[in-house]
Amino acid sequence: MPPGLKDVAARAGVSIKTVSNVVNGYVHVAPATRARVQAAIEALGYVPNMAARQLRSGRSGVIALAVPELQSPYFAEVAGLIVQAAEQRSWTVLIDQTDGQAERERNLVAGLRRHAIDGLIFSPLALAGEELAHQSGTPMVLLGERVWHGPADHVAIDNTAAAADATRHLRSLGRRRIAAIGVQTAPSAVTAHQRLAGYRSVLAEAGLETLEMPVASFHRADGAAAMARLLDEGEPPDAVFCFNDLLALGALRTLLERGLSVPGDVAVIGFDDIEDGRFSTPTLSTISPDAARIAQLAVDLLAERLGDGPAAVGAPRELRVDHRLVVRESTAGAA
Amino acid sequence: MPPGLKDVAARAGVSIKTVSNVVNGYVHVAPATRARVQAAIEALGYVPNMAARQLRSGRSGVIALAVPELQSPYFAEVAGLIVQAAEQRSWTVLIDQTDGQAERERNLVAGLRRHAIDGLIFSPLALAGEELAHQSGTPMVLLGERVWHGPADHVAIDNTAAAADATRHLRSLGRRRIAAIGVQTAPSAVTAHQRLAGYRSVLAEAGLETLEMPVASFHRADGAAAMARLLDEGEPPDAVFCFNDLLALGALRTLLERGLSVPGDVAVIGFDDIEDGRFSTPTLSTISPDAARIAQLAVDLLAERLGDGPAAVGAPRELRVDHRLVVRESTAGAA
DNA sequence: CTTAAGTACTGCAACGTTGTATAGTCCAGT
DNA sequence: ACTGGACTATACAACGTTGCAGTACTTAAG
Repeated sequence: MPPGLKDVAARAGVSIKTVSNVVNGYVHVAPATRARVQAAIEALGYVPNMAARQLRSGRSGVIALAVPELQSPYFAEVAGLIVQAAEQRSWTVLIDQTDGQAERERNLVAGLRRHAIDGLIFSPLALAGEELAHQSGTPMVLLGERVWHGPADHVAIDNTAAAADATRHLRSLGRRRIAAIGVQTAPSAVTAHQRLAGYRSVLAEAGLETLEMPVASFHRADGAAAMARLLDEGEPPDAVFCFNDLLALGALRTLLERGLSVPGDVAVIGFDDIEDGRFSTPTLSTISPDAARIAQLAVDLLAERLGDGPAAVGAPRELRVDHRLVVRESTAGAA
Repeated sequence: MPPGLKDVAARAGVSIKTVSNVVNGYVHVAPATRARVQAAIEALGYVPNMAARQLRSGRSGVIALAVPELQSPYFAEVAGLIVQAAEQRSWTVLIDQTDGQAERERNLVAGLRRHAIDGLIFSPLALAGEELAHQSGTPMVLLGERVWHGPADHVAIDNTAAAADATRHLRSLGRRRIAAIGVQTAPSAVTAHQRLAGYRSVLAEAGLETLEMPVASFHRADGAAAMARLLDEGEPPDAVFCFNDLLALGALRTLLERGLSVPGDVAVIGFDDIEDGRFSTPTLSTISPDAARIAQLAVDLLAERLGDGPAAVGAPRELRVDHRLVVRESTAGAA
């Protein structure tokens, strides 16, 4: 029903291939012919059929972005930025939600969509290490974790150093009983492990006890529940490092609900710098990863792999992105 | 490079079509043959080429969801729910961010992606009324607004009634100086107009003055700025109805920053019931649209249009989805 | 005047898949 | 033994596009 090259060709009185040439900007087309073809295209409202193009070229112009969940503001932000970065290359982004399910993540790495996408930007949650190595031929860029030196490109901040920065900041306020909310034992929870390592290193250095609260996932409710446990069991902390901002906002809620003052009684710092934390009361201190740069680098890396240049086949690259400590009200006061 | 039916056929010693039949679950294939083909498929890691399928069938199995921005929690939530609903029909969802730019929205409605997608679920921001009528042949379901009785299906809550509910709730607390934050004058800002109408109707009924604050967009910063203006100019309100939760959270921030008590001095209610509002301090009263149902209905409606049934060609349908008032701390106390 | 190079355009094949048409085999019911 | 039907499998064409090869004409160079 929609017009194809054939219809345009008939209307303009030229061959199909000439229309194709016009559409693709081939140089050797007489201006008069070009104009006639253009007119026919406009008149019929011709739009190239991507399926046919892809069938011929093997390229779809679509890349997939796989994230655990869009509801999480950090991933929503990264997704938005990646869509923008991909747009510059006129790529379309297909967003896959894994919900952190290992099965889904495995499918993606195994190339479930191999024919539909040219490349994959993947923020793994349930998979780690060697499981990410089962490559499918589709270029893949990993996001967020430093992975065992695997076969894939990889963009991340230095989680451990950033966590250490956050913890050190709490120390610098004179706090001595510093808790961590966000511990996870699953071997695939690389983010949690790395941030925990940073936290531990600073406390060890200062000769302080650690106070580690596990969570099932990284949502507000988990942070609120963990904080409640922390307050119910034994001596309360005077500072909390939450492994992401959602946990921190949950913890904040519990603290305020119980009439504690933040940062007066307890200082709170998060991780990710989501917008919520800039408008909460108190506003939330946090580690701010350079999300725009992460998105840009991920797309650039994929572009290199997809290009015809020499970089298309080089060894996997690991790119480090900067982070910075953002001090806001939740840690601004004295003890 | 990846194997096709041809390769599987060669390995299994059958015709291409037989492999196709096995893949598509055609009944009349001998068990032995089927097994042999299956084995070959496993061995080669065959995956159907979607481009070729689409080229044959005209169907891509992909629907597009166009929203203003993923960063907004409400849209992120709806997007997540639509992805889930689409999954039940094994559809893939392509998410388009319009950033509220009219040009992009026009392109979508005009069928920019016509060959890549089977249908479109569209939450318009810059376009309204007749501009949405330029249909492209791709089935479209509109989200969120009651649109001029256009040619497209449409799922929405009753914005005006919901806004009236919110305003009436503030009235029921005995508040008399009730402001509205979120007014927009652009003719395409249908949401803002409808919510304003609901607000006005209740105040008119009660014989109270309206106090209307315009905003550029519906983000936290806009809410914070509008609230600041409200407090700086003349007599402050004792209640505020914000046209979405982000505005409300911004307003909340400004109020608390200035030492006002919520709801003591000023009661605040929002709209959308995003998760943030359940963990803010105070927690945020709001209008909760049944987002899961919106998502489900939108996908179902699209499925009907795409199916072969009689509903595929009927007149456009307008579906109303329920909403409810959720009272939380930000309006819970007495004046 | 011939040759070579460049320009303008066309035809054919192929990408991987599936619908239609077809052909052979086997069995049950006449 | 003969017909009709169900079962199993195959060949061919077509979806819309583009790479490649090729034709015909024009111009510049030798």
